[in-house]
Amino acid sequence: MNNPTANREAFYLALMSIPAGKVITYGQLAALAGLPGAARLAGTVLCGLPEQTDLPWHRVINAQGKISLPENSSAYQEQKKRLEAEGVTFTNNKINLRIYGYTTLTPN
DNA sequence: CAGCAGGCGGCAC
DNA sequence: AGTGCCGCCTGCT
Repeated sequence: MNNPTANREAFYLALMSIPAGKVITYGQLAALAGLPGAARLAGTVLCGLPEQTDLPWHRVINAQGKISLPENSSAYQEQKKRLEAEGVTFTNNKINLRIYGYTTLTPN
């Protein structure tokens, strides 16, 4: 299925399935959305999200456990702020995926 | 620790 | 309708 709208919806759904206090990488999110390997797609989709969205886009980080956005960006600070509000701690501006990483595993 | 190449979709020409 | 370029990435060198 190469429907862009459907793909976006898939990302939204995958995003909604992430519990508060947990984070997920772009690659995992893409895999959840049914597009394994399309990590960049996740970034593109999140970039197109409206500011008033209810989706927890801030729970999406890169595989390095860091926010992929530039620190001087308002979105970066917003994301970090929200994550901290959910109980996610930053170690050297990095999130410990070993702890807060959302174990997607097999949705079965 | 930093840099380069690879793979997947979306959007522009 | 087809081709090409770019991106909030990832993994390896």
